[in-house]
Amino acid sequence: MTATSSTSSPPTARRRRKNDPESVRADILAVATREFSEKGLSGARIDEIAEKTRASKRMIYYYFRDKESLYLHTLEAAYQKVRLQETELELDHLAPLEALSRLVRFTFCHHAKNPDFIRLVMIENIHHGRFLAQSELIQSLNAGVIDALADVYARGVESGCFREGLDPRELHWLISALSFFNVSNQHTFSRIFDWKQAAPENQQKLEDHVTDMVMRYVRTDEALR
Amino acid sequence: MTATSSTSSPPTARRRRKNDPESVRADILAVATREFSEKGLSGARIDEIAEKTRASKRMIYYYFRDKESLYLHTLEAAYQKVRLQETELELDHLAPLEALSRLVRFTFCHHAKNPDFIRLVMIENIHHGRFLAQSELIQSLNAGVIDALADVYARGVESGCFREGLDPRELHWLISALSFFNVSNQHTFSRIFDWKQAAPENQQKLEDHVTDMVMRYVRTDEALR
DNA sequence: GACTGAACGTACCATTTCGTACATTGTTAA
DNA sequence: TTAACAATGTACGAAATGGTACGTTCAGTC
Repeated sequence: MTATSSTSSPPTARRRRKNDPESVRADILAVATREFSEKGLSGARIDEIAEKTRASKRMIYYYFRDKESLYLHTLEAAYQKVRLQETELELDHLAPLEALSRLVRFTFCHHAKNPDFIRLVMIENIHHGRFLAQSELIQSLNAGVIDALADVYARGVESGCFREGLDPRELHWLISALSFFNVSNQHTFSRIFDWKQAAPENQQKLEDHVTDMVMRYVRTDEALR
Repeated sequence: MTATSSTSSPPTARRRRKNDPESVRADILAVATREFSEKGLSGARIDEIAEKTRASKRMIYYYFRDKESLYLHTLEAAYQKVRLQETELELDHLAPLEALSRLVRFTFCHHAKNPDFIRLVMIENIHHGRFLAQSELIQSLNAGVIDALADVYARGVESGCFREGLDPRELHWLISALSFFNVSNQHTFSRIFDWKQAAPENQQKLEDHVTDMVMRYVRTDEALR
């Protein structure tokens, strides 16, 4: 999350000391992430977070002022972590069809591997995005996502394999929807339709469906081969 | 929600009476639906539900035992209401292409018009579908949805306008994903990408995208006209 | 070595919140 | 009419919960 890793690792630069505030802060944030993503803002308990932390309740208020502020920091940290992972993806050297297909698969898998993040976003939506609205940080983080997709799409249109007239933002919406739902509604969907959605073979099926669906939507008929 | 309508309407059959338990029950359920869908299971307050009801807190416990049981009844009532609305849709007399397109548009609009239901499902997923699992009622309600889609799909395959090999359940998953996300993530998506997703013209765009996307995915190339 | 501010522990307080005890009124069947 | 039971109002209890007062220890500075 921050500079020093999770446990009481040796302080980066200066001489060692017993107090390790950065590590304490990071530890609180890690525990808070688990608790909030599991139980929501109102469901999570400060006392329980305190218990699961190496620190005490006093420290939570010392570093994060109050419960809502802690929640906001949790949300910001989650977005930061996720957007950081997304920069790993390098699409520039790939042909448009390959690049888009890869982008979709990456998004799908990425969401699947980060249920905590998805749940925090769900919870934030339950709160009408009220906390996200307070964060300039998160707003600024997300421009890049659309840019990468816009670039791939523009290249595809130019080379004739993607059809014209699509808005990258709306395209991103479609990809997000399919990838997000896979995590967000896994429990109800599995239970209602008696279908082990989380099973690897079904996850693979869904990933293929989603990718295929997006590709069919974007590419021209000529590109159908 | 139940037989008698919301306010103190005349009791259906027998002679009139001052006590109107069915109406009280329905009123509590209606208020609870608003409160739970707005604030979640842990966020909703029994005292607040009681205040907003014509009845008192005592009545809530009289009819619904405890908070979790009230929540479960709320969830069940929501599913019942929604599945009831869905039966309005009559697809049998339509050609497969028309029927599927109509089904998708209906699902999209239906979700958009029932945000309370969507939010309850989100909340239930936050709880890992733990309450839904307790309800035999909800399980039984949902078979029909897949059946209707399976029928349309089978007719489409037979008439050559739909390609073979798709699973109706997975198809339903894709349609649900796109329709659900439109409501569930409206707040965060709008805020992050500075896009008024709820605006009528954008809702229309998304409905068209979603419908078009599903149709392109299902139909054969020959059906492209 | 004394001083200062940051980092931290313990105990506690005020409210909130779920749930219930108890008393009362309405309704129906005999 | 009245016994019996369903429906409802009022007041309260006990635990949980967010937040704080107050005191102590650590680490760098003069």
